[in-house]
Amino acid sequence: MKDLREKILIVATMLFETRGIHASGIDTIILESGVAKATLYKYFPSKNELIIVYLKEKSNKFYGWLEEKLINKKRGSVEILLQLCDLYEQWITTPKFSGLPFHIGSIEFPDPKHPVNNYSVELSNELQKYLSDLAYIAGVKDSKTLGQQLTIIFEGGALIERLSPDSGAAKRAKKAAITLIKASI
Amino acid sequence: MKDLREKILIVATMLFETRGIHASGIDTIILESGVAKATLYKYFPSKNELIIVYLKEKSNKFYGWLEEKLINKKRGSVEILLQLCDLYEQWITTPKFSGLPFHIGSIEFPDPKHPVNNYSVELSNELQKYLSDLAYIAGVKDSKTLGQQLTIIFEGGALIERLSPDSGAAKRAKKAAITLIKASI
DNA sequence: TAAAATATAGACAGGTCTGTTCATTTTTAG
DNA sequence: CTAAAAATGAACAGACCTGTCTATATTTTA
Repeated sequence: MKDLREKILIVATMLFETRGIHASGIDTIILESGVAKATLYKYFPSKNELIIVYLKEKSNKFYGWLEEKLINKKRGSVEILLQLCDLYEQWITTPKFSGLPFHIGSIEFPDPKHPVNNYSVELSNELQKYLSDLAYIAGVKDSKTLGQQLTIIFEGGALIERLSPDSGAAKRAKKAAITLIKASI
Repeated sequence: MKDLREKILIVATMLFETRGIHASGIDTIILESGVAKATLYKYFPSKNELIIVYLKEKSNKFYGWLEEKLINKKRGSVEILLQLCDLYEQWITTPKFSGLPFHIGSIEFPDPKHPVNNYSVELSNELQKYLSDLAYIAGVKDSKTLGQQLTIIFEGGALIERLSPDSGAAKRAKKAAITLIKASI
């Protein structure tokens, strides 16, 4: 049953985000998802694999949501970047938002040789590239710089919004992003 | 000997930052620092205490360094904020820089009831207050907003600079901060 | 309905984890 | 030099870790 794989992943995601990755043991994951240990190891050959699939899944969900919401006719103008800021704020102020997964991955596995670290860095670079490309298409001159600056603000804002919600971090991050966008054209 | 306490703290700091906190066991810390387990538990009644002292120490070092470098006669004008941006870039591009400690604390201990999480959030809030106060004294109108925005950029920049050094994150974070400062006056 | 695939509980291995205890040795101080 | 304080090594408790393996039970497929 493919439902079991899905259920394991959902439970693991929840545990990773509420307790941390190292603090979520395999025994806890199978207990909470009501699945036998051999079943988990059938679908995910190791915990590292499970973590990486978790990171991948969350990333896919994010880009899927974003691509669906971004209005295509706005692409090519700076308006797409302003809409992006709106969507960013929406994403990180959703009550269920619990930080950027690849932050967890890169901090819990700081060893640059560890696969989870590698993949986390990859995801952060992917975000920078995504934002830079969007800026390039929007006609921004130094699109690489703006892309990375937006990444910095988005990641920093996500961090602080999670650390102290109701402090207005999301809204101010968005405002800062808009200021930078306008300064870049 | 008070040296032992110091040595334990130095080794713990190194291990926490290269391997992570959960991944650095007490046995490893005492082995690397050549100290008996009872000695560690004499100076630090629990691992949580050791972690919190580590966070506190790093924070003190940062503010100490900053206060020493900031030129007092510039306080009261916006110039102090520009100098701050320079120092920020210096701080996070030092080769031994390995991320903001309270990021590790808040992500490895996501439970909002855990003392390490509490203290990490406290340190992030302290940074926001410090930057807001600096902006207020500099005469910025909405100093609270600018303070939090600088915090967002500094934390996000630190994160990405650590994740992908040589990507120019520190320099671009600094440039973004300057843009925001100039837009706020 | 029978054969094949899938899932189960549970034991097991070999570690690691935090924290305590204790007898012994080393260091410090008067 | 001696008495008190500090540090040591090592064992111990009880729990948790990832991953493997078995024998049994359930489900799917033909």
